[in-house]
Amino acid sequence: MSTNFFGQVYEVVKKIPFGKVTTYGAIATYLGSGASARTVGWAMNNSHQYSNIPAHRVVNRNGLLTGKHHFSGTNLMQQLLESEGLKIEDDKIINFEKHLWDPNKTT
DNA sequence: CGATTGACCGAAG
DNA sequence: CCTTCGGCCAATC
Repeated sequence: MSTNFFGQVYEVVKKIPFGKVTTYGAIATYLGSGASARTVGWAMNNSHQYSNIPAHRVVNRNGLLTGKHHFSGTNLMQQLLESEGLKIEDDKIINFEKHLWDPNKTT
C-alpha cells in the first residue's frame, strides 16, 4: 500500500472497473486533496514506467480526452475507450456521466 | 536548494 | 466567450 499521494493515485486508477472512467478531480478528492488534480496528471505521466495503469480511463472533469496526446499516436486513448464499449466524439466521452466511476461513491 | 512546469479545477475579470 | 490567477504535489531544470 502506498501512503504517498502519488502511489495512491495509481491504486485508485487501477481500481477503475472495465468500461468505466473517472476524473482527475474525483481521484484528488478521494485522496483528500480536491485541488491536487494536477498532481494526479503527473502520476499518470509517470505511470508509463508502471504497468496496469489504465490512464486512458482518466479524463478531465469535462469528459474530454485531455491526455490523449501523451499516449502513443494521436488517437490511441480514444481507441482504448471505444474498445471498452465507450463512445468518443470530438475527443470527448459521450454519456460520460453514465460511464463515470467515482471512488468515493463506490463502496 | 530555488524556480518552473504539468494529462486539472474553479472562480474572477 | 476568453484570459488570468490561485492552489495542491511531485518532478525537472
